Amino acid sequence: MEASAQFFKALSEPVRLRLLNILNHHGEVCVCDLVDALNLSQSLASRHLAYLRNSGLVQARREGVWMYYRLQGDIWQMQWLKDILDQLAKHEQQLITDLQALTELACCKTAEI
Amino acid sequence: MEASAQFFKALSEPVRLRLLNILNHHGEVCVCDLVDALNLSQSLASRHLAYLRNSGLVQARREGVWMYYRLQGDIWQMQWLKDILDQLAKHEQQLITDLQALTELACCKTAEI
DNA sequence: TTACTATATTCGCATAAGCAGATGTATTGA
DNA sequence: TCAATACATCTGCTTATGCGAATATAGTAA
Repeated sequence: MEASAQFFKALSEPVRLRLLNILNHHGEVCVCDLVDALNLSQSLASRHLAYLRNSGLVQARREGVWMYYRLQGDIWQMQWLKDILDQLAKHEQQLITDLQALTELACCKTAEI
Repeated sequence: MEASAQFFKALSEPVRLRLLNILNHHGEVCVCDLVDALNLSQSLASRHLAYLRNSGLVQARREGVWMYYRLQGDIWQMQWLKDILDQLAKHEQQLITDLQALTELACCKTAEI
């Protein structure tokens, strides 16, 4: 019960929804791209990513200097999560804008994997 | 964006998930039944119901002394909510127990509508 | 009016969570 | 070994949220 509640708590913050939305559409994304695309401070992004990690919704992988984040595929709520994010992306202009911003980055590492 | 986050925040608390689960299965339920079925203090139930009201997930109707709560059907996330609650009710023993407890009440008003 | 029941709200307090800014750590390359 | 880059974490502070207990309100009935 607590774990289910924690799952929704992880979704209860606009910045985290935006981060998850990006990861849902782009598989694996490095922190610097998330920071640039969403125009977040590095600290803010890192803290929310840590929260999502601790909540079990994302996993991180280091490659050299960069940390790549992706959705954690092993959780049983994953199908909801994807459905929810897909639906949200239709309703929330911010999420659409974020996705465009990511693809327009001159940066960075995400495209080079 | 804030509204979407608020929707999930409303789902991020075990007691609220339990209340919503009951309402999902029993249409309209009075507060006294919710208190009895979930074994909550009156104050705790009332406060969480107020939270759900303010978040737009439930609506209340007064009938004499009793207040009947039901899911608020007008929100666009309603189908998720029902799907989520249905799925949760398969995974969370607590939710199953709660539903049984409600049907076993000698009380109250819910059955008399 | 008074008393009773059902429900809502307030109070006082503890903990969680949010943020910006500063600092720490790991990796790479010179 | 030193500097630069990419992240992570800590600090200090503010606000939100959770709880039990107490109190307030609304409806009903005598």
